[in-house]
Amino acid sequence: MPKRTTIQDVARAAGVSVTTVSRYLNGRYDSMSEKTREKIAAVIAELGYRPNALAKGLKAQRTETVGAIVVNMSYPFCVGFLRAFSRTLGEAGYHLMVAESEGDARRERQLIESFVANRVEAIALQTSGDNNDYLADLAREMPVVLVDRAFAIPNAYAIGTNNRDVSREMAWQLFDLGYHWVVYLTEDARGIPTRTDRLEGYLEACRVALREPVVMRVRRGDPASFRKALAHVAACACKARTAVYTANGLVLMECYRSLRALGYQVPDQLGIATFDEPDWADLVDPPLTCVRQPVEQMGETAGQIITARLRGEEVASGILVVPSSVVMGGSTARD
Amino acid sequence: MPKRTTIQDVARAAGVSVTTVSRYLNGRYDSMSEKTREKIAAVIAELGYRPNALAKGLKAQRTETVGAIVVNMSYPFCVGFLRAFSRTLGEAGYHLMVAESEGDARRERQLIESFVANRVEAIALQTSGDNNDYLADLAREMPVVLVDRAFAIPNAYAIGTNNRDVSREMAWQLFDLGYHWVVYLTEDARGIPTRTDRLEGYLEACRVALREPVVMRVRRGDPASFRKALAHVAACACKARTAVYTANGLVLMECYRSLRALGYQVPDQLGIATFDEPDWADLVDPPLTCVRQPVEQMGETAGQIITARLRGEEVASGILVVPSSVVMGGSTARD
DNA sequence: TTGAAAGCGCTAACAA
DNA sequence: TTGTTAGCGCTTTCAA
Repeated sequence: MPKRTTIQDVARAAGVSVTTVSRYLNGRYDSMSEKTREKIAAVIAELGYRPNALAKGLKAQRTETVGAIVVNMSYPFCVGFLRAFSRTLGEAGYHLMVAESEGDARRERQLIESFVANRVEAIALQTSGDNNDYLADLAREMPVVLVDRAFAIPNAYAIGTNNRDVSREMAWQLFDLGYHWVVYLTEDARGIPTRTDRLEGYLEACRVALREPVVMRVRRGDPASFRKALAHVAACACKARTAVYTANGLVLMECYRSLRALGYQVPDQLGIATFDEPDWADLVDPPLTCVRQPVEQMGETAGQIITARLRGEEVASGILVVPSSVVMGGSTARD
Repeated sequence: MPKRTTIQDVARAAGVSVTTVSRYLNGRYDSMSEKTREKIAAVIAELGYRPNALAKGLKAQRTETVGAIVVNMSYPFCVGFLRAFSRTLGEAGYHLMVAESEGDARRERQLIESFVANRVEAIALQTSGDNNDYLADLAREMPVVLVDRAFAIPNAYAIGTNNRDVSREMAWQLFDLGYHWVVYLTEDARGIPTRTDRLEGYLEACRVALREPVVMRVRRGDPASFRKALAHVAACACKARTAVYTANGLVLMECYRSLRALGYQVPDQLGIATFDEPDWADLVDPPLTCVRQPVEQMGETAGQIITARLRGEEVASGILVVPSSVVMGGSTARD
């Protein structure tokens, strides 16, 4: 690699001091002769000079970079969030560093540390919940936004949806449509608030509707667990009108493959509903009944909180709930 | 923000020099007393010291960061690429900065410049094709990988698929299955090699099969353009067995919505095929015939080229073609 | 209107 | 085994 052009080189070539070049770079033209300005502009263009943001950041203690950690960039939730977040930050002149934790707390911790080392000015993350102490420390030094995880960390912000309420609402509506059994398919929920909340919402609805809850635990990537769950669904469907309700779009996707092969009449023999709204929700036949999360709004809000804070504004910390809504599709219907 | 702990603070508290602390930080324990090491470790833990990667990067001329610019993070191609790319780089200890160009050449240029200012050590991008001169300059200074765009830029790498060949193959197979008309739906292809290649492949197949090409231009987000295209499809379908072949998964998605409403018998009255393999390809009924791109492999290869180069290895530049394959689904069938 | 010089936090000769 | 010191490229204070 050839040595890069520096501000020194520019100053020398333009016959001025580095101070003057620095002033030029930062747009402080007010006290600078027209001639000097033009000369510097010409030299910069000629030399193809690119300022070193590292040096600038080191000196100015500002990197104009924000870090985001998501579980997995391919999850629709994460993509939607990241896009809105990235756009909002970009408009305010910030760059985004993205990393994936895969839900692993140790990896998450490493990623946060590496972001801190790179002096990101703020962090947004889908945390596992096992780094809350560390995040509490961090939140005193920089804006920390918890996404999709409603942990109460002092000085931090949390943005999530009303998982429990909307999940209760969905289950309730399914019962109301005349489904006697609503079989809830979820991954292991322990320690993951979004999952426990959705599950609890379902259980609450069962309690209120005086129905027996049927919860099947599945593991993504483990077809056997789905087969077992669907066998249970089949048993229910024999006895009475039954609906499957999956805890998120990824569980639904794996479920849906097997489900179709079984040849149920949807929505009459079997209703299908899910948390999350996959982008193929209205492409399958019948279109899916689902819970639509305001993902873009979450990303935008996270970005707004951060840019406001970095502008020096006070923003009250706490947990922000952006409500989801139930979207009724043809995959469920009244008896 | 309170002033951050520096290596100086650590050195002072541990009663050693900054050099020793620096050695400790970089794992050069070989010539360091057990006692010193422990002392430093203790002080670092106590002070919650986090090294400043900016200062390190400034001095060492290495940031261990790589930049990626994609058109849109929500496109399946981009997500798939980014994940594999990010994973490969992460394993080699590099961070990733991600940005979206939305296909705009000016914005792309700005993003590249900002990456350069931040001293990323390499760049991978889906370029618009309008910054090739600039990229050629850049490629002399750092590894530059063109993704999904086969421009021949000296010293740069390009990773793409055999768009034209596999598109010809797809169209050919459709004719072979007994579809008399194969209507090709594409967005405006001008200046975008992937699109022109796919279109040309289709046209070649028509030539060889002695069929009249039917190309309909659509614009995503413009339902009217799709209605018009599908009206043409309907006209063809009246006369003879017809298939729709869309130039990418996003075009298919918009197309599919309207298509279903029209109530064709798929695959008999109408065949459906597409470039790209949406994640819902096997969830709809019948499952889609499509062109599967080796997206993960592209991301991995891009990552490998970059890490190899940054390790100091020579990697011959040029255009790398990772072949796609036609996946036959139930949405097309023999007469 | 311009410049000299100190220093941001770190690394790596070189010296001891 | 450890320390002194000269920068990396930039901003900014103070002086001219």
